[in-house]
Amino acid sequence: MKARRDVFQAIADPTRRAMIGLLASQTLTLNTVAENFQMSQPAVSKHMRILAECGLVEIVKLGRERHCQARLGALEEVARWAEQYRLFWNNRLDTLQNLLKDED
Amino acid sequence: MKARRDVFQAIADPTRRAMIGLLASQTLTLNTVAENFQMSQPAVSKHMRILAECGLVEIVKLGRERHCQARLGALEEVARWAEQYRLFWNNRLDTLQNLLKDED
DNA sequence: ATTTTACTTAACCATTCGGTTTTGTATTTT
DNA sequence: AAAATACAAAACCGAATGGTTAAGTAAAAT
Repeated sequence: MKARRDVFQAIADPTRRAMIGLLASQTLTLNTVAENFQMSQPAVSKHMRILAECGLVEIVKLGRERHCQARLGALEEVARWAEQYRLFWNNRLDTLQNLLKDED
Repeated sequence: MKARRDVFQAIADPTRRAMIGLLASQTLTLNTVAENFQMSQPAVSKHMRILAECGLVEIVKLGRERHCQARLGALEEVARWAEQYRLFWNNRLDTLQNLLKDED
């Protein structure tokens, strides 16, 4: 098993982002998740494993079923990273606008 | 050229995230950027092109130099996506805590 | 005019990725 | 006990990724 997956890499794939969307509001079995995508069950299984490896999903074994539940706290790292630069960027734009306004 | 790069995929690579960090506060030439990474200049060039292709960086040709300036507005898509689920998740946790509190 | 600089392009390479099909294995259902 | 279900594991595949070196090109410095 790969030590510790990177959440940024995990969400790079659109299929995995869709899976997060699906699981955000409800816990689903692997099979049910698979029904929502037009790919084989092993493919879905692999994606889910990647999401689990970076803590975005917890897979709970119940009998022969795997119940997948979102653990979206791991998205905080992404949210903070992106927000940090977005704010920084907006401030720069504001400063620029003020400079232009002062020139009048 | 690849039609329209995905910003999620662009920031999946740690090197590219570091480049964004570098360029956030200052415009730098490709060469200067390259000095900050222990990889060949063509490698840096490739990374920068990917960042440019998804709008995170603008490359301005000045003579023989390429001036790279961040355009971090493109991060808004990421920030909103992550923030949306992070908030959703926090609300769920709050609701859970309230339920537990009500049980006392 | 020549050389140096700052790059791009091209060719190549190993590894990873995202998918497949096939096979195996518990767990339920019948 | 037998069959069906819900998955995992393995083997495989083509394409993309992230890197390299080598060669080419345009601009600047000498």
